[in-house]
Amino acid sequence: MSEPRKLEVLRAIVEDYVHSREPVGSKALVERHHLGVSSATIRNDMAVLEEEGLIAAPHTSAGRIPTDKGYRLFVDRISQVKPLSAAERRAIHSLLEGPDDVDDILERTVRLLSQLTNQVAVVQYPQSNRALVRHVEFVLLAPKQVLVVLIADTGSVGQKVIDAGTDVGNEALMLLRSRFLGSIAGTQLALLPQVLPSVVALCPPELRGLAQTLAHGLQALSDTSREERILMAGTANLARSNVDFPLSIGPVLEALEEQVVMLRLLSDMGDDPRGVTVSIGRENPYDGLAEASVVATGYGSGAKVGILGPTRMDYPTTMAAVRAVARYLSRILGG
Amino acid sequence: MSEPRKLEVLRAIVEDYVHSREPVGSKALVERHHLGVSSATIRNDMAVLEEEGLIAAPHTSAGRIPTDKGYRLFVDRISQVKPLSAAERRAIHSLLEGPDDVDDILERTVRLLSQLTNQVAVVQYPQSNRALVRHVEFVLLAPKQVLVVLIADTGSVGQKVIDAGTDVGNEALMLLRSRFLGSIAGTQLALLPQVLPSVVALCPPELRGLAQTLAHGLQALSDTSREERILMAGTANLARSNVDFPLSIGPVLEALEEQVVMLRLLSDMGDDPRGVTVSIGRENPYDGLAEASVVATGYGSGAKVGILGPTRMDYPTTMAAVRAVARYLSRILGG
DNA sequence: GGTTAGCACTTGGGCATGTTGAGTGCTAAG
DNA sequence: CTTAGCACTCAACATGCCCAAGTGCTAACC
Repeated sequence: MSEPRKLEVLRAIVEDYVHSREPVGSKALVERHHLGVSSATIRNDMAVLEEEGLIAAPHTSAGRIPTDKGYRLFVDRISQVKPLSAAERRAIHSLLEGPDDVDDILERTVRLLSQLTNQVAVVQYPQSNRALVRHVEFVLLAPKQVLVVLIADTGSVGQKVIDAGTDVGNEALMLLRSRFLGSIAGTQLALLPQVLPSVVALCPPELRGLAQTLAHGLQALSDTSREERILMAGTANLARSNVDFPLSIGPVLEALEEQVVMLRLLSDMGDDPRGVTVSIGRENPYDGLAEASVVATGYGSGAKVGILGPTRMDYPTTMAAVRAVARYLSRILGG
Repeated sequence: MSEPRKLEVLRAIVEDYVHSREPVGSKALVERHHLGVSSATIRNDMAVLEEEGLIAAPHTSAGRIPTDKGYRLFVDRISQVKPLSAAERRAIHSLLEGPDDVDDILERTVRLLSQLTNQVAVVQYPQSNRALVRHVEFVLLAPKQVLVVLIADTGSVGQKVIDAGTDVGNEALMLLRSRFLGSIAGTQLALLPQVLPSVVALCPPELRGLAQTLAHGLQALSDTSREERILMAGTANLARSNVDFPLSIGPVLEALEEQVVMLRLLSDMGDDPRGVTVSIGRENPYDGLAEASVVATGYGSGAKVGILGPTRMDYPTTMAAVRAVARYLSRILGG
């Protein structure tokens, strides 16, 4: 049998199945797609495809459905990203308007993406590895409590309440503030651990304890600002798309709630510079997502955007949406 | 028939149904609860209860299940909050430890509450109506972009990037900062709209435009800091508790994702000062929650904590958990 | 009057059985 | 390599049956 036709059959099966949610049989195939051959021929091809583990039959006399491996081949070799519709393009464009606030933009992005794809959309906060310290603020909340604020030039703000252990004077705090500020303004957040100790060392001895505590706070802030957070939207789509198909939604919700899981998932996916990356079904490192696929890509300088949905999803369209959104995001945030 | 026994029967029905998830019949009732009467008598009582709309039969020859109204009566007149187990008490206590960071505490609270109740837990950020301005910071991000940071004495930090429209000098910004700071430090956030205009008016004419823009930003921040946000956890519990009971999970997820909906829901619930408030099934103002109940209460100075779950839930235990968590939360945050 | 036993009646769920139709695999011919 | 034809399989659906659980009612009982 011809190799190209085999792929064509796989493509047809995937497309039909994604569309109808039902196992697709040889006869229906030849009717819907004008392949120039008869159903018997298709049957033979399908037998081969099944042999190769690309499709499977739920039971003896049912149609075939694609396996994870089948989707994989479909995504890698067959599907070409569909162009977006004008309306979709317009929706994305309208993202460009409005305030430049990072939180705002990400929130709208993730909403848009979930509506565009009808899946759960996920976006990782921009990594601030290269972010520079813009400002430091210490605020006395209570005699022993100091609010430490760290502002990066990216506009991201980190805050943390720390317990000084002993009473803190406001003047001392102001003094330390200008010391710290003078020494670390303009420094990369990532370099703080190396810089901070010397700042502490240069402080007057009587303030060194406090300085040490504050330095710890700052460092923790730079850590958590790099420990990326995740924003998501569209979890209700999970319920919708599985209304008559029991993808067990519980484990997926669990995974989504564990930011750590999602972060690992996204960063494990590598960053194919040419386009979006897809992780299908059991390819996912997390068991709860065995029936789910993740479509993601990088934006800006290293963070990820993507969606999560059932393995049975419209990959070409979804991939196009993710890619387009990521591009616009990069543009807006000046990645 | 005796009024007390009627209530007793309702209580028994609710408890059994919550436990077994199955309609409960007269015979099973007399066996499980040692009411001193026969099943025939119970049948008579049940007929009355049904007449009053407190219970209903899914079909002619099935047991009865409580209606929303039945749950309502159960909650209002019958159930007494169960004491928490030692383990639960311990879990809540351990909340007391750890950093005093508001975000941290709320996050752990909401996780704990969702685990305690096996429901979706929701917590509203503390209302900062009475919060005072602690600090103001303007940071120049780009020639025309200013990051406005507003820090309240509660430790909550608001930030916002604003577009100045025209190039901004750093010196001017610093000047304005000290002006603003001097005028509004210690002011209630809620009073900012009244105070800010006079600050702007007192600025040198050439800076007035910028001052106006900054004032707008600050006011927006105080608004959004009062426009309460919501934190939640345990959405996966929705899927779990309905594994064999089709509460349509989709609309509920939608509601949860719309912070506005949840905020209205919580604030509409009023604040019974004696304890927790319960909103059952169709009592909820939002249609998607017609099969769900919300158990919530206030903490600190006016914000709400609570859970959301299927109407068929263990109200006494849940109410106890919510109440206990709210109390500890009040204590920690010094409400 | 409230309570109870007894009984006829309803009905969903389980089960065994039959039927249908979509779909496959194989074989033999083109 | 393709195709027509055919026997075979099996989920899904339907039908009929029975059973158990549960109800409502009536008449007797305390």
